[in-house]
Amino acid sequence: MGEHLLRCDSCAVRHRSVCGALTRPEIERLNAIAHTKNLPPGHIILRDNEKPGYFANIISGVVKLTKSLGDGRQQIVGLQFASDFLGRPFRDFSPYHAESVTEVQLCTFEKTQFERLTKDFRDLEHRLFEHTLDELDAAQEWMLLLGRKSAEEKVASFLLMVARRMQSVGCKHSGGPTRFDLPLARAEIADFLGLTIETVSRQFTRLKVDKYISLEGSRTIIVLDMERLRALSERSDG
Amino acid sequence: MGEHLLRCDSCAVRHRSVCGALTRPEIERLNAIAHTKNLPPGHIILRDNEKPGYFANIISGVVKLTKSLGDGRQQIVGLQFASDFLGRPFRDFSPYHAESVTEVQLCTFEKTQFERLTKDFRDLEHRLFEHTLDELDAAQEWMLLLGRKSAEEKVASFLLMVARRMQSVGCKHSGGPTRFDLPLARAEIADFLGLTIETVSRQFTRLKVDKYISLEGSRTIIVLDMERLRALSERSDG
DNA sequence: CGTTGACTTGAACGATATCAAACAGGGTGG
DNA sequence: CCACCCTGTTTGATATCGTTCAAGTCAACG
Repeated sequence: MGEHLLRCDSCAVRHRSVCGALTRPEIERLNAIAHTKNLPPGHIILRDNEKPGYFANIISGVVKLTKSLGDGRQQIVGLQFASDFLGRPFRDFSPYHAESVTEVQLCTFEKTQFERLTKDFRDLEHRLFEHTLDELDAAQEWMLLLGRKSAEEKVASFLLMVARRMQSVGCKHSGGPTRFDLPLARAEIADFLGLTIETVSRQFTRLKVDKYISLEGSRTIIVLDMERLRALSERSDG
Repeated sequence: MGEHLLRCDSCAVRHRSVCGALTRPEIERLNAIAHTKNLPPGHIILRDNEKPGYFANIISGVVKLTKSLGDGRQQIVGLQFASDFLGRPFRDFSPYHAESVTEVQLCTFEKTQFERLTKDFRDLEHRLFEHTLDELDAAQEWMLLLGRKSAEEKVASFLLMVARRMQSVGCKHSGGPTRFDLPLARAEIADFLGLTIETVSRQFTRLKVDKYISLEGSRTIIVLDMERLRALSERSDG
């Protein structure tokens, strides 16, 4: 049984995603209900307070989760990268709005079919649980940032976080300068850090002037000294 | 089997806590490893980044979860009330500092014994999962507050949250004024809202002057119009 | 009573927001 | 190819909200 090759076998995030827990026969059943989907930037994946139609693994790209107040103020409450799981299992309504910020490739699972599988495969549910714990850790870390860090520390923390998550696999940033592209526009960074666009922009030029980073265009960041940036991200002096 | 009465049978939070999922034989095994513990206010339950010795259900009282920066700035990342579960399952190190803020009664379970039970009782793990999802919802809701709300909205939101969670069972606050005691001191409220003590204090007197609330001493709150306070908690105008 | 700790109030300051304008890059149509 | 616009970004001037620092109040307690 199951000698033939599955799409999953060549999946870039196979072992890092929630699928990593599954045995061969299990992955075959999951494979049977999976559909890949390609989305352009700005595509709405889930609407706040609506019933989601499907769950998904992110194969590539970046998705933002946002919440808003009645008057339009917005806050990004989560950023999801390749191998992250999208959607709240065991919840009927989405607690946030989810939207692609780059081109995104998803591996989707119809909601009720997927939920049946989580019942059958205990490891799958456990893996979802682990993922949720990671999300909770990230959220609480961000609460500390939002509540207690200065604008400069916020931006520094943001750059470190993105640097860490964008390289994910090829993480060889010991010592020398590290280059990467920001997936978010200034307005989105502001919504993530609880700041305004202008403040974010000013902090970038400040970091540039103080030789923490250098910029190519407005999206490409070169971190000149990761360790110095890390120090800045937690203390006003540094 | 299991005809005799267990401590769990008279437990005030029996059905609301993670134990609610368990069958009679299961609850007996859990009962066998449970120990109740009474703590005074200010008792440290878990230290950030240390191995926890036990998990616990909160039977009564309030526990705060905090994270801090190197220089002493602090942020409360979670408030736990009766029936909440304390401790991160499947994690070796505590991601936060946990401390009682009132007198607290806990029902504790030794870590490895409890983890064995979660393996045996699938519903128990599922229930823990559900609890974690609730915590995540709360955390993301709070991110919106920390990043985007004004001091006034923050304090109003805080009062609503406490009012909701303190009454828990007897929630009959339709219409008339609602009275309750704050479990937190001003300094702790400040750490929860990402503000300073002084700002919190000023907002309380503002709410008092504007007839949203009335105070008895500094800890007892009377919300004069719940609906008006709710409107205030989400919009600057109101 | 005097002391202590938690809370409130006041005045001045500063970080970030707000409002406004200039700038840069990329695409389009002439 | 250039003029134009569109959108995102940067920069500048000013305003505001919340912080900081400093007193002052109040209740509990020895």
